[in-house]
Amino acid sequence: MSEPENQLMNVRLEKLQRLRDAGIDPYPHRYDRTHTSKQAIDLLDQAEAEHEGEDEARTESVSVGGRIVRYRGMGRATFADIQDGEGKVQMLFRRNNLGESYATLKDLDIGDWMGATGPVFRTRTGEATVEVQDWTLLSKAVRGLPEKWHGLTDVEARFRQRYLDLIASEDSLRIAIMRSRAISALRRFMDGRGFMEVETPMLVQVPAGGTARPFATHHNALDRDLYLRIATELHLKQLIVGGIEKVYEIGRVFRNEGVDVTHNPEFTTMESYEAFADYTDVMEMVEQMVFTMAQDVLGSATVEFEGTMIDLTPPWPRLDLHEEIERRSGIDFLEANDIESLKSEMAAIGLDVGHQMSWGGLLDKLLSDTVEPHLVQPSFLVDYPVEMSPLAKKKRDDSRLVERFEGFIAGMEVCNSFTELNDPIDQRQRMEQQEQLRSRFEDEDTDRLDEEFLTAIEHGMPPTGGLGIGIDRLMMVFAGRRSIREVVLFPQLRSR
RNA sequence: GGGCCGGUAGCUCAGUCUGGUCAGAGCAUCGGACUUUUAAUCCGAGUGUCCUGGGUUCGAAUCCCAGCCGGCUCACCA
Repeated sequence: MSEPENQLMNVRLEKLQRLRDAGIDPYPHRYDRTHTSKQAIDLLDQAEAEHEGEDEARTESVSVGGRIVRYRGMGRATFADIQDGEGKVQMLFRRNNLGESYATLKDLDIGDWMGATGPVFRTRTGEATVEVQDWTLLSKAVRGLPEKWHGLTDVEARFRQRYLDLIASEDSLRIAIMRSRAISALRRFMDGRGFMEVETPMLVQVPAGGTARPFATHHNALDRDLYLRIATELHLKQLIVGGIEKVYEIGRVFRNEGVDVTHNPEFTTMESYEAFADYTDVMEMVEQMVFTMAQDVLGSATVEFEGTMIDLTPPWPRLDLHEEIERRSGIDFLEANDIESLKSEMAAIGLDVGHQMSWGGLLDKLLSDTVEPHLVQPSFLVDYPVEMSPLAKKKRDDSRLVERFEGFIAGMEVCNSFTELNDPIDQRQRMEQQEQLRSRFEDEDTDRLDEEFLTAIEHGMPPTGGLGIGIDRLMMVFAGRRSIREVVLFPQLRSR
């Protein structure tokens, strides 16, 4: 620790000792709070409404508690603002009211937690204020808070020491609360539709159900390599096989890939599977889900994202993937149906196709570069080529395509859904193709063959509509933030 | 991994181009004044591995080289 930092802490440690010497417990076990800051202020509003016209309305005595975030000593009177989970409220300490204990205030600092008791009144500048008759130290802080005006701007510190960010930035706290409420709303929505929430393993033997590089670990007692799951998909479908007809999981998945503004190595998804449904049913569910969540959490179906108003009201347009790609790039992927022709057509419009890639990999890049950025208002891209979608069921009338859609908002993919492939013979072939692709394109991720999953669906899986929705990205939309780190409390920082 | 930008007091930053009163400001801290302030105000004080290590120079926060850390961005990655 640097010398001045040490000095600042020593000053506080000395105050701590003085308080102890004066018989004050700086870390009491509990406090009887009667009102939050907001409740105290509301109480005054109410008192004023009841005694309209009278001067100096005063409430009954309340006890509030919180952290000192501002401190204005004025001789024989002192103002302090305390902040609790619902906001801030001002305290007025007067020597006339406090006697001996007024002098002890000098050993308090910004950052300390305190409780205060007294009536609420309004100062002449109009601020609801607790006129303190009695106060209690609740916790002495021995380190100081960030600068009061600019707050904490160092990005790394904001995320590594999120608690400081939450103290200093109302916006950060607001986003954290919003996320929690959104997930509650999501749960209510799913439960309301008769879905059952489950938990499936995070440690898996085969990291399947998506295309991603997994985190590897090792179980000592079993002497076995295990992976952190990259998706919840295959276990949830096994529950569909088991007869749980509507099932979902909200949970963390892990991908050992790049860290950037829209990617965190661990992120939260909600996957759901519904027997007897197909992807058109899921589309309807997704737009209702997002709309309902927005209404619940934001009180509105409209959010502002970087200056653009985004309207989440259903229905969202269904855009045919094949048509959209052709419209944006001029490329017809059903014609350019081999690697060389697709690659040359992409190169012709200036896309970088230098890396060795499969046909599906190329098409994915084409989609990301030419179509996705245009999908600012919520929309669904519908019907993907079979090569990109090893877990989706082929279209009824075109075996080159599968019944799959992805939902986009603000140019970001937020969900992915299929009519699930339940033909075990077809599924085995598709997984085998994925394994072949991986050996052929070493740089490229593919899905993996999971024998336990294949065994499960060989026992009979009903027609099923499945969904995976990226909660973090949806929260970015709700929060109007372009960085995933703004909506994850403790994001992974750039890898070393 | 590439490119660009950055790292100076606990926090927010100026100073670097043009080397030498450049170790600075505000907040915070400490002492003092003040009984309705709210970025309180006023008077006074202390505070540094100028990211690290080399180099150039009489002299480096400043210039050069290497490294570390961070941000943005491109690539990669659904």
